[in-house]
Amino acid sequence: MSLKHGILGLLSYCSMTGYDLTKLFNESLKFFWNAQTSQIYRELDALEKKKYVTSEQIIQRDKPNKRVFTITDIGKDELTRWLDEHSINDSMKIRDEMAMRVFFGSKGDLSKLKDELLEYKKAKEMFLIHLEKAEKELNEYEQSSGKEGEKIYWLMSIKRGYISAKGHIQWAEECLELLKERKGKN
Amino acid sequence: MSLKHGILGLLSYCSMTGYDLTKLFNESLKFFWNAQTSQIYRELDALEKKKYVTSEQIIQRDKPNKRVFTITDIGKDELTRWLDEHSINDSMKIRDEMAMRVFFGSKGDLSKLKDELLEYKKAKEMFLIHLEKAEKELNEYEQSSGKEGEKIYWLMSIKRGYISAKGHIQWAEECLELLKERKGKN
DNA sequence: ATATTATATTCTACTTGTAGAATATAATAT
DNA sequence: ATATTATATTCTACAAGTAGAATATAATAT
Repeated sequence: MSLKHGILGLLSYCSMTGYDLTKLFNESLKFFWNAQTSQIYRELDALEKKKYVTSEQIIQRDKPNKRVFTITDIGKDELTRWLDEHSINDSMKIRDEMAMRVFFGSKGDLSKLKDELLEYKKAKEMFLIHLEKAEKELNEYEQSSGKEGEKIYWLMSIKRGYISAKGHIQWAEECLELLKERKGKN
Repeated sequence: MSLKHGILGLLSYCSMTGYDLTKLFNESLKFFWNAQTSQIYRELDALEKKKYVTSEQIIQRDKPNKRVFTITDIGKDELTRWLDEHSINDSMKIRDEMAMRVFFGSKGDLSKLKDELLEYKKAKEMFLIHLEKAEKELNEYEQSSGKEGEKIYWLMSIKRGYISAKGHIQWAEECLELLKERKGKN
């Protein structure tokens, strides 16, 4: 649904190879979007077919050759269109596997569920730490590059990450509290 | 990833038709999972091929005929296996379109973004109201049916819905506050 | 020499989700 | 009579995600 626009968005900052795009993706969008390397390259091919990007092969002597992708005007229009003509319904679509898992908690093993909740909480705490690091790097990057205009938006998405993760941590704690008394199965 | 297990879970409560399953889905799992009717029927066919469910045709005179689906022992095993042998990585996979949209906010129209955030906030408030209704119905249902053992788990997923939605509302408010001074484009 | 790391892209096979139209039957409401 | 609603399922076509293996080149480290 949105990986396409994520890629267009990153390319709107500057032209780059699939390899660099993947790295940048993993330092930024990865916080709220999942994608395999292969998916990114495949999407780049699809975007090129649609004339949203162009690519240019660069011959290198010291490293393998590479293809540099550049967003076109049509691609920029598509990015803007996606931002401006969006339906709120799409943003409301949720797929929350963890919620489904606890919903059917009675069908599984109680102690395993407790373990999972604890692990989940720890994973979210790790996520928070990564996010804090990203926020610091963002501040440094923002000062050295000409991207001051982006900062407020990047901060908004980081803020969203914080609120979600903290909420999930709180939720896991409350669940563990609820399950504290329970022992054995179901 | 999980619709399959959502269907197995619902069928583990009792056998039913695709039609009733869809209705039940829309009153329960819909709060944290999205699925088209056609997807549910397709998944039911797939589950039958895998012997996770069986189906029996019921001839009706007053209504169209129907197929009643029943979970098998293999299906119950699969549900339990999914619950007990799960990787935390899968639960950490996020796809948060709204976060991506604000991330690239500079590429769109500022006033449209503000409108969207307001609309988003309202939609989440509506979601909260639906969730409260579902919680009340759950309490009534729980007393009339023999499903007291499920209640704690259902509450845990409802609680998760509350925390997420409230977090998102707070986030939207903070974003609107941040954008308050800004006028015009970018 | 050998192994590892970084760079850079491609490939295959499969699963899942999106979106909504189409098809039917029969009861109920106007 | 006619329209609407509830019941019940099927179909098509496409888009996107999952998962990881495979292929290459060249620098650097041991």
